[in-house]
Amino acid sequence: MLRLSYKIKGSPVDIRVVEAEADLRAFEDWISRHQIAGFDTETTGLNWWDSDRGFRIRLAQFGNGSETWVIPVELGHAFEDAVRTALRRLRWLVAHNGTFDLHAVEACLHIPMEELAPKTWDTSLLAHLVDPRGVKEFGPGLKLEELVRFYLDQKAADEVKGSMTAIAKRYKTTKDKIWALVDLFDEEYLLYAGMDPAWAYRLFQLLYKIVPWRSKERGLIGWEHRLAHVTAKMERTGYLIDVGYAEMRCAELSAEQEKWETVAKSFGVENPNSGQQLVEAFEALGVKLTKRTKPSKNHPNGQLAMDDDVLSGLNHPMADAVIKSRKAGKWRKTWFERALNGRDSEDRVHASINSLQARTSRMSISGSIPAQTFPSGDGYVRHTFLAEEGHVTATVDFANMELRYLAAFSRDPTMLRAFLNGEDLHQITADAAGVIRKVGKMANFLTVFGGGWAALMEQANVDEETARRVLQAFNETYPGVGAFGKSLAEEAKRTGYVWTATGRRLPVDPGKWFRALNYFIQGGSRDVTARAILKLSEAGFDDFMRLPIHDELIFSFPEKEACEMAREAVRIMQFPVQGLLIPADAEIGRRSWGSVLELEESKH
DNA sequence: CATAGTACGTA
DNA sequence: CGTACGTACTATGA
Repeated sequence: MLRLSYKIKGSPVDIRVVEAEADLRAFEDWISRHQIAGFDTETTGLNWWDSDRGFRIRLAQFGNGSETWVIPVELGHAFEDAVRTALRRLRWLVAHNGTFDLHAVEACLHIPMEELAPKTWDTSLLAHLVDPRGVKEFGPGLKLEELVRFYLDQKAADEVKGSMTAIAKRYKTTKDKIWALVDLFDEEYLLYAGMDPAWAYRLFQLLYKIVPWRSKERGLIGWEHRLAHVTAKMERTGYLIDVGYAEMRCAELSAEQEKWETVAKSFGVENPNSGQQLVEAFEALGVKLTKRTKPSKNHPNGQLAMDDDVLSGLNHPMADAVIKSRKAGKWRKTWFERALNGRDSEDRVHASINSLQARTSRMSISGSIPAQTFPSGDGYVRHTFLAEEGHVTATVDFANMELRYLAAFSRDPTMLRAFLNGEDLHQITADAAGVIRKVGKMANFLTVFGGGWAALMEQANVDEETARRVLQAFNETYPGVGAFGKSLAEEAKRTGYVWTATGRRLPVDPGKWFRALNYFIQGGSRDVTARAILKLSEAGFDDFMRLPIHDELIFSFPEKEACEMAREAVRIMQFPVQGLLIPADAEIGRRSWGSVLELEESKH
């Protein structure tokens, strides 16, 4: 048995590394004497869905704040068995982003997630309930290393951050390749691995105590853990892709990109993605560029903007070619190649669903299916994603969720009445200001976002006077909204926080009090969707849910029962807040997700 | 290799 | 007083 040691702010952590089968007895003994342990795995990569193509667990680590164990799973059955036994025997597990480890354990050690998830505490969820801000927002952050730095030991965090990079350098490889290559008993690697359960355990002890009392009382800790488990099941199921379709689009976009790059080159632009080159090229042509980007630290006056808006305004063949080539390249890589490259041996792709991510608590989806950013106008991208054989795609989305949520909590009589009577809210706003519906709609959303006349002017392309008039009309039409926003802003100013209706505490940046209303709405609306996901799971919809997209859920339903199941999903999802129903609507397409967007009656 | 900055897709 | 994300890319400094 190899022993290493480390100190967290002076208090020692003993790391025991099992080297041979004979060492396992002592590990088993330690496990039998403990009810709860920090847990982590080191794997060959992040692609847990590829256990049939080389993905494996290399180390599994257990421990508490002062003593940890590193088990070299890679050495064979005896070690795997010991880890399995430990996982089953412990009453509680504590892990940071435990979803990943549970996927890995399920794929490689064959313990179903369903067995371990109910007894796993995830420190990333607790950290978010304490403070959802990332480091860039001057918060503690949510990554393990960031939390260690903020709550436990700054020096240790720097070492943790640097260690895998340093090891990679020593092996003359890159950070993403080192995980599979590093020697199993490399001491630096073992130290890095051995400390993980200790960090998680200590963070758990610390964070649990400081989750706001109100959040605890409302049951948010358990709620978030159950939700994370359901979204983990969606990740596991994955999404079947139409490989032929995606490959066809890739080829088409490649050709498109090449064609327009040639045109750009004929005007002397080597790289259409280089703003510098474009500015030079246009200035050489005598084009006057005026639009500048936002001032920033290194560019106090901003830089010359080269976005599609500027380029299309130039009405020049080179600008046109740049727009088209940039777009073709980005779309191919972001939507189609990502899906193709991320697919498993059964042509399924597995998104990374972070069930509690944004500072308002909204979920995020990243990885092979960045679904929350799929172009929504038509099925161009979404045709890549297929319901199961014999199934069809159904989507159920909440109608006007955020505005209804605002109406319900602000109690503004006009806005409430509009929703209760099924009147057209955007038209009401438009009529009050004497503008077209589109501008009325913009004003409504702008309010949800906390915007003012300047933003409306920019977005709606109207003059200042009109923009001011529209917002004034909004305020006069819905006085309750203004009063509600003001009271939230004042509370934020006084306390630094806005509390959502579900008992979540969201920090508001000093001086940005106007954001409080948006945080209340966005955070509260997210919880309406979260509630729907949990209720659907309880009703047996786990295998049919594919992805959550803020106010919409995507399903794969057996074709024959699709209508009935969609109706049931709608019934489960729609939910009254403060007495006002947030209705949900279902759309049923054919096999591809894209087909839903091409239904004749589709709202999309 | 990491960070800042630009741009663009969504709710 | 325009919210919240993820991804691709360039430029720059180490």
